[in-house]
Amino acid sequence: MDPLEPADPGPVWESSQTTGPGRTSLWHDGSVTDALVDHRPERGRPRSGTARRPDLSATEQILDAAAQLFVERGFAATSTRAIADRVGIRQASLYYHFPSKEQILKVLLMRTVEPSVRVAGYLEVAPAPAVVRLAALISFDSGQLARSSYNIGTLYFLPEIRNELLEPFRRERARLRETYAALIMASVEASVRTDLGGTGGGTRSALDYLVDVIFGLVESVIAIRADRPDEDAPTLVSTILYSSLRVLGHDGESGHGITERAGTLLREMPDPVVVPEA
Amino acid sequence: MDPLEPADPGPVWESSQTTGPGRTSLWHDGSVTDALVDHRPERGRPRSGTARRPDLSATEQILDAAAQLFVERGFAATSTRAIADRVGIRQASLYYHFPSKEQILKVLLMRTVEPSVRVAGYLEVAPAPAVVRLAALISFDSGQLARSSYNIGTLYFLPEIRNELLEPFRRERARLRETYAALIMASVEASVRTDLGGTGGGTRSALDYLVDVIFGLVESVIAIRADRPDEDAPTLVSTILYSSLRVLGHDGESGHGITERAGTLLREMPDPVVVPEA
DNA sequence: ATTATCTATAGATCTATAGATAATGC
DNA sequence: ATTATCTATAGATCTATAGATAATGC
Repeated sequence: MDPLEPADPGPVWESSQTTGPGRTSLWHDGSVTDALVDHRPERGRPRSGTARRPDLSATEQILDAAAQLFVERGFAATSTRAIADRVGIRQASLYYHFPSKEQILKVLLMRTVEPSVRVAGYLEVAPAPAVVRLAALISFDSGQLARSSYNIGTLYFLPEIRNELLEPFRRERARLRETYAALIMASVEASVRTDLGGTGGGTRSALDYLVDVIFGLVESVIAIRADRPDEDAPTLVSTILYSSLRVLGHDGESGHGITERAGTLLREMPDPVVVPEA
Repeated sequence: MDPLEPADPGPVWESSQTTGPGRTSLWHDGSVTDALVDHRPERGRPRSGTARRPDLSATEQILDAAAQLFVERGFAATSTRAIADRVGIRQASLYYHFPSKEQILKVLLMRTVEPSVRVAGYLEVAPAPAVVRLAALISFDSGQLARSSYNIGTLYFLPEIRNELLEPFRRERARLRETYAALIMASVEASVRTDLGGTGGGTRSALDYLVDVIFGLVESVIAIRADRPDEDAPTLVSTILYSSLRVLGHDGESGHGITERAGTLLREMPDPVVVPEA
């Protein structure tokens, strides 16, 4: 509001545009461990407890603690008290930083989906065959999920995402899906298209479901990490990519070439990707 | 307990063996709309409200209402009050049928996973090539998920399944996974095995992750139904099966033959499948 | 003066138990 | 007598607001 206070980026929860100056770069983790820069020497009244993560600003400490707890116990089962305890402040002090528990979840969700949406926007128009761009998207997106701290993608499956307030998040996710759909439709091999053909007289075609299958394959990273925490992100990601390409009919040699080119495309991506009219 | 009371099957929540005489047949829906037989004329004090499902016994009415609510809002966000309201009884009356809210969830989970576990036990030893038995399992399992009322598989993703009390459910689910793992390992085409090879020096091999990928593919039915409720179960199931087979290297013609034989295997399965030493 | 915390608390839950009551069964 | 409900309530939460307070900044 006040133009005399140029350093204040405003409350994190007011805009969905969480990537402000000096924040998340596209190639960064994407986790809430960003914004190390934000921290300044202590102002207001001292805390009763000690901070677990004194390197983070108070707001980021809250987001970090909430992310862990929401993933572990779910949203409804996580009390604001539990979040505050983990941060090292009193329960009521949370409300200086966020207007409600829902808003904390909203910021976490928006931050998590945003990098993929931006890369998807870039890949929609990047100069490469559709299947290469799709491979790049699958690789980036599943990589984000595989490397995120606390397996934060788990939040996508909370029943609470149906909350009215989270409509902007659902919209972002739908945008991402649209990109998947467009790239997939342009990447299906003729033989697969024939196989799936006009199978039944049902309301949706098998080809439509193929989009859901690929999208689901990428998000299966979340469930896999939750089930067996022994991490090997690169192998997991490449298995997901390999499987996705096979489903679409790109086997062995051809699949290998696509993967190579997708890697190059990602490495050559401008950083940060700026999508006009987000 | 009392041998003089042969009609009483005991409380539903005491054994995981929920399929008693006259209950769920393998080919049945598997939904909680079973046990229509259980209902007898009104005994105790009349209810304050009217039953939504007077065809069900009180216990089944509770399970039905809870299933809907747990799926819609999650476990923690569903109060026992909300369940009771939907059933048409007072909140406290639930505790005549179940000792706790957790027990309701437990019964729902056990019932949901049980049919697949039993079919898996049968298919482990059925007289057919591994890949045909795997296709049968994928088809049956994804079919259960695709047709269940209220998309009850959603419960698998509740954060609350880590609850101590639900250990038996997690064990059943692990058993199912074991069967998948064994059949998948015996079904991977040589070319796929080569492609995945000794890729990285990571802690897990790509082949291990392939098991997670197929398992995830089957469970993606749940997320797909949640995202877009326009039902076409047969097409969805056949797309999942087709995709799974492709991932393992069984394309076009060969895949088609496998699917055919899997269908036959399922149709010829004894009903009910009795797995000795469950 | 501004900032970031604190203490205290209102008001609304929520789960589970105790004990009463209104049916049917014998 | 047995069964399946009911009413009433204890005790433990939980979210969010009001207003006080202890720092730093100017």
